[in-house]
Amino acid sequence: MQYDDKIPIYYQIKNFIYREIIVGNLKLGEQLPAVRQLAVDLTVNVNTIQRALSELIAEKVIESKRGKGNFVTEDETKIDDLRRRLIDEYLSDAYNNLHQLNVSDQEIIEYLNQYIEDRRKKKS
Amino acid sequence: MQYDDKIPIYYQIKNFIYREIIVGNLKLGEQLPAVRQLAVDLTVNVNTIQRALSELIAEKVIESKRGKGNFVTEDETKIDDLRRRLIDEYLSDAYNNLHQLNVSDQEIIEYLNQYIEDRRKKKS
DNA sequence: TATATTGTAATAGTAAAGTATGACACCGAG
DNA sequence: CTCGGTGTCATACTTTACTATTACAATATA
Repeated sequence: MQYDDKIPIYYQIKNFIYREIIVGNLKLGEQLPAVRQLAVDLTVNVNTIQRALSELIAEKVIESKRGKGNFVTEDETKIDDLRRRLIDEYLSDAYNNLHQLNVSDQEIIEYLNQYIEDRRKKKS
Repeated sequence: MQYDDKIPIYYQIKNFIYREIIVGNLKLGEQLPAVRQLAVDLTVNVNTIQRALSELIAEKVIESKRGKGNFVTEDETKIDDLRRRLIDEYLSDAYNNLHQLNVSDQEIIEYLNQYIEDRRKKKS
């Protein structure tokens, strides 16, 4: 995993775990890799993993069981809501950024369609 | 101006100045407010302004004239390219983020249309 | 020429993020 | 009960961003 040096690593890891859950690489109730293992996998310090996890635990997306491990919540609704929230966040970020450049609603849609089409052509 | 505490302030200011130019609040060749004034306006330290400006100067978006002031480049093409680059960046960020949540191309377009429509209704 | 205004630079201090390391607490299996 | 794996916590150190402050350099103008 490569990190954006403009955003705190712990925050990027938090979002990475969100994705893993939403995409299903981590199932509901499933145990996460041990923190020391995650630290190795994600090439950061255990404390940085802990920093990300502590926020996820506070949000009850992850449940921590001392001596056993960290587990994804069983609450499906919570994850569905999370997915919705992230999608909305990404959309509004893009919308706001583009609008601040004086790109109209109409143009935003056009540009996006064009972007996706260009991407298809390049077959990336 | 309010800052996102997840992103360096100097970087947000740099992007703010990009926008001011692209939107036309700062015309080609126009003189920027003095660095000390910018610091007051943007409620940060002069050094932070300088940090943002030094990058813009390195990119030749801003030209610095010691003793006179900082000026927007006269190079219209440069600004057009910049606008294009930012738009593309915002689109690809959104696209990548959404794709990573397993949202398909089709759904991305649908969600965006829905987002914009919802926004219109709320009349915000 | 003197003064105000502009950009530039250096120093020092604070805070947050990240690393390295070691210690402690809990749990389950042998 | 002991041991290995788990999460948790604390301390110390480094780096980056930011602030505060001071000083210096170039320009325009009165």
